[in-house]
Amino acid sequence: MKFSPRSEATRQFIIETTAGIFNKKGYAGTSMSDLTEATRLTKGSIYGNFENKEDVALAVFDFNAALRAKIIQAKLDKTTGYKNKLGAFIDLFSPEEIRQFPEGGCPLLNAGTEADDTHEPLRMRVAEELTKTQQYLADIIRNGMVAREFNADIDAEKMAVSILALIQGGIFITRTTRNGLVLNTVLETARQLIHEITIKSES
Amino acid sequence: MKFSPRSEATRQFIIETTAGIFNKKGYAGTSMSDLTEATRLTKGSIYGNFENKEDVALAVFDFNAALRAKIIQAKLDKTTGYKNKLGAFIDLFSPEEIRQFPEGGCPLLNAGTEADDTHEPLRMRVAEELTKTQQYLADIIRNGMVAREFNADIDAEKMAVSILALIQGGIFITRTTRNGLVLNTVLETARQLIHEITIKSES
DNA sequence: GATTTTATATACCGATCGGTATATGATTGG
DNA sequence: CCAATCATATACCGATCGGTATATAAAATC
Repeated sequence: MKFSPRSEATRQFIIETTAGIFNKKGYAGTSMSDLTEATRLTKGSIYGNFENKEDVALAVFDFNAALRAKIIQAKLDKTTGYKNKLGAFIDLFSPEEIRQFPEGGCPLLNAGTEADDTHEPLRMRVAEELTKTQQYLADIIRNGMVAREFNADIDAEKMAVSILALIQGGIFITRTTRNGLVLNTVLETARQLIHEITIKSES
Repeated sequence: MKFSPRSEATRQFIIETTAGIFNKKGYAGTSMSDLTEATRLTKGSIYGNFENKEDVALAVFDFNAALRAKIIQAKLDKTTGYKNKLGAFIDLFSPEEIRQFPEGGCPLLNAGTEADDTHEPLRMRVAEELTKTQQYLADIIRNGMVAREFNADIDAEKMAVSILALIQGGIFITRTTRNGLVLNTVLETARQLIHEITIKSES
């Protein structure tokens, strides 16, 4: 007996209005009554549009991850030059711009740390998003090497994963210490890392 | 009416045998029956030694955090030279050495990401541990500057928090992607960061 | 060895958990 | 306007949640 949601619109409504809850309280920490309360719907309605709690959580993660990806994509698409693209990526996590992202902090960090020992399907989705971001950054770096913006002898993968780790670690420390300066500092280090691999323009 | 544990030994036993559970499943994801099952004790016994579930969780975090701090302290104490100390710190998170740490990954990362929006007392304890580690690294760097191992014009705090962020981010990505290479790569970047601020020895 | 003290086990509490069967109301097609 | 369809609300399920009062056993004291 295959499940099919009653109303795609309601399903979407539930996802959007509970996205922040799951991201803040986590999968185990979020109850069905949290969802009925936030949506002002009843359990009957929610279970008419989702198989179970896990189904909601996975859909919500996909929503949060897609939102995050869209924000990144949108900004980098309108930025020209590969060094500029990396810089624009880093700036996205500055105090001013980070507000665009889903409330509760990076959904990858939140879902990943909870799921890594408790929920394999969710863990795999987070892993995919992390790998995609890493590849995305590595491609920019490789393109920058071809365009003679970056030194040809650097390891694009290493650079990409280091920038990603710096930022994720910075978000984590900033959020749990409530010290916004940390993120600024870490982003500066990331910029410096990029600066070191750029070829000085012969003007 | 103040609470006092029946048996300090049993209390310690409960903490030690449930330390891995809380670190893996989180506070919300761990139930009292998880604890009775793991310890083979009954609820009566556990509630005779702890006020409530929160009390157990906080004690367990303190235990995990102290264990982590002890491992770091022990290794760095027997390492001479400030550049060597930073190198030794980084090596602690290599695949071979990271096994010493509590199972389930870094307790600071796990507890911090869960608590930052859900549990203020726990969040504050994690924040303290993070800040202490940061200060600890910054002190090493400052001492290294005095000892002419590191350039005098660098920002010790910035360096310290960047190394910490790199490692925490690396642990996160490694654990959720299950890709051990990531951590190696990130540690290499951290070593490179340190190398860049060291004064070339005039031999 | 009896008694008191200390610590663990048993049995149970109301509340909430995730989930479901069914009733009710809204919408649409004839 | 009626009937069928679609979607939400109501009412309820057994299981488990965190927590407690009390009985039982073990250890220490006299």
